[in-house]
Amino acid sequence: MPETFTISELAKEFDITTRTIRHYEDQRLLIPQRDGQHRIYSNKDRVRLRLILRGKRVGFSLGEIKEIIDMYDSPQGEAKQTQLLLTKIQQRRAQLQQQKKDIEDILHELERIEKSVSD
Amino acid sequence: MPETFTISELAKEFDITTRTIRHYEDQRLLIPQRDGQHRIYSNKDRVRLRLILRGKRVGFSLGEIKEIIDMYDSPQGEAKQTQLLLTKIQQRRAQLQQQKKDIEDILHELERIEKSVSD
DNA sequence: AAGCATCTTTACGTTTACGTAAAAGGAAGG
DNA sequence: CCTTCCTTTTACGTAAACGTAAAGATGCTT
Repeated sequence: MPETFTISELAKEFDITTRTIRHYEDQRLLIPQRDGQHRIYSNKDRVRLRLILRGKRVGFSLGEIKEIIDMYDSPQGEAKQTQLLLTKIQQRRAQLQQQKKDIEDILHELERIEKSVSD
Repeated sequence: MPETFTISELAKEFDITTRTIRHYEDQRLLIPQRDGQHRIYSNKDRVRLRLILRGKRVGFSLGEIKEIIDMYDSPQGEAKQTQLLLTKIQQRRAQLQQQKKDIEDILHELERIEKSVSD
């Protein structure tokens, strides 16, 4: 596994366009190093990209994903910020649990339809 | 529980605008009866609306939601249509299970952050 | 040197899911 | 009758998430 990547390598690996990756950078979700003019992605950037795509699959907006991702790099010292972070985590958790329940409900519905059809 | 509803009653109940409900009708996700000029929603319509909003919460587009909802009212006779329907159900199921896994992964990540913060 | 591949920035275009304003039609109450 | 409220249709506006040229820089290769 190399430890740096070009934009097209990542694009191919995750099956997205380079335009998409640059767009995530425009939105400050990804901030790769530069080799002169060219972008150069670290393995950490690659992990972030994976997180972004995971967030997208569950229906989060890029703004929401940025909020979640930023939790990783949040200040580990100031008490007030910590409280705010914990609150946000709780909100996200509640939302995710609602989504999980929604998904389970839909899965049950699909099961019902499947059974009623194969009769 | 009344058995019919006005558009604003449903809007208030589900905390959405009437514009949103009419938009769902434009996209053929909802087709209420009419009392002359006015829309009149049955309890079945109300259930459909609930399904629509559930689909939205998990990140489906209105088009995708329509596909899923239409599975309910799918032809219960033609064999070929049935096969196609079963295939679609399988695809949706796979997608939903991936989403469920994504959500569980994010929940775990949030847990990790929470612990590392409260140390 | 010329061509090709890959990178860059800039910028207008497109789709989805509504928001928002305009104009008009009942129906109910004072 | 007039106002107010709720409804309707029509239609332009908008934010998000990219798509899609266009035009130029850089390096490799033949």
